[in-house]
Amino acid sequence: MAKKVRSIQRREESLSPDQIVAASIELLDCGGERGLTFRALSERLATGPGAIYWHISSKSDLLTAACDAIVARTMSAPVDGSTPKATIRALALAMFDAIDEHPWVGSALTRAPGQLPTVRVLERIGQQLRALGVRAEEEWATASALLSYILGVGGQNAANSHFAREQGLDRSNFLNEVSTAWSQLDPDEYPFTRNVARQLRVHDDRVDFLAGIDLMLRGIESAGGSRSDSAS
Amino acid sequence: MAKKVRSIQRREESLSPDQIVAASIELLDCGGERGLTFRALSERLATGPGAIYWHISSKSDLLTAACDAIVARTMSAPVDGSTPKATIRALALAMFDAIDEHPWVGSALTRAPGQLPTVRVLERIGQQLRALGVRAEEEWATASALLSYILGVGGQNAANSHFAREQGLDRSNFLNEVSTAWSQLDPDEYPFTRNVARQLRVHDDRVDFLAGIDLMLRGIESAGGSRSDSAS
DNA sequence: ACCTGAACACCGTTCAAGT
DNA sequence: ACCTGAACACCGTTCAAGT
Repeated sequence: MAKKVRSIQRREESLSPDQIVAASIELLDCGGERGLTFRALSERLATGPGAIYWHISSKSDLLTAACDAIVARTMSAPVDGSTPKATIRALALAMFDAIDEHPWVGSALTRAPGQLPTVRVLERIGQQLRALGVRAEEEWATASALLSYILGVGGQNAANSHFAREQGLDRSNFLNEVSTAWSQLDPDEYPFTRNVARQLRVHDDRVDFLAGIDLMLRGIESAGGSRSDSAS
Repeated sequence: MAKKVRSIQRREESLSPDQIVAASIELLDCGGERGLTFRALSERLATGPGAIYWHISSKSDLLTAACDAIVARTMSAPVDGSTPKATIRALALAMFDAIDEHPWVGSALTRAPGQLPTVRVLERIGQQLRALGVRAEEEWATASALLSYILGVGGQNAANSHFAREQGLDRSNFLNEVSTAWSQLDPDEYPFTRNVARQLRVHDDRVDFLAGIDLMLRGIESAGGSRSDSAS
């Protein structure tokens, strides 16, 4: 109160990292990775490009921060936790959906290995692996395999959206084009891919993603390390 | 023969796509993704930047072509094929090693979804899944899961190298830094990651990669679709 | 048919100068 | 402490003009 007068119009609304990240997410959501530009960003924040550098140190840091905002939100949301397996499935699906909604997160995740965003995912999955009874020596390899799969699918999803956007198609049109290209491959060299092209056309990304997770969960179970399949 | 005289010094060494791809690979190998530049490339090929556009249509096409050259070489090399499982392991390891040697391939693969390079991998893996007796309806989802895992690990590897290069460390030094960062995380929020930080320091990427492949192979087996585990 | 190289329309980043 | 905005050192891509 006593200080009200002393702070002479000191603009209370000085730029904050949170504002910058929020504006970046908007730009990324509507323009993809190419949409995030220091000039577009500074225009949206009504400043100059240099101002942003007072708060963040590089574009790649900014991208990681934006990615982390999404991942943090996603990994802290409540999730079906009736069993460790169900929890892992739900966590994986939550990441899948987040990347589906913000495709740029898929590539940003891959580009910040070992950083906060991936650690959030690793941690939550790892805790469930413990609850599943995975042996201590295998914890890292197992968690890391699940994480790599999630990042791999996420990266593919991001790339699909990016490709589709660049050619002005929507995603399912793009997958249709891939499917027809595959069905025209040489039958002697690419029998499997040709055959599977049909399945690609009618498939559901989300279902296939989950099938992969289930595959890995079955593999974990049959490794013989599981002692309890329900935690709490 | 009769035409020898008519072609008056027509420079036989006109630029070929193969030359361009070969030069691109050299640049990528020694400078990473940032090392591939139309100016650097045209200097190395002793022409102007515009000349390259006569043969290729964009930088992203060029990157995919370079990536495909590596993948084609890798997937056509002979491989231990005593059983379908052994073949899948060997194929996966071959990709792992190729990406280890050319880290930029890891990110290039992800950025060209459904294109030739990934199709080569998909095809060879898919053929082995048939030999394993995977049911037709599950062929696509299974092959796609394995592919995503391989791409995921590859992308992480590429990112690790990229990160390490940017900070002037070698890769194992970089992993050490990640490990110490992890061991300093908050014990209440990140118990799993903290604990696993030790394992990260002494781990072997290749071994962990293979553990993930084996996990998925076990999952495929226990799915009940396998009828024969040796093909020829 | 193939190449040249200047020019265009951008980038991320820096930094003196301001308040 | 925080912001401004011009300037720097690059990019990928195009295109008239050459051979």
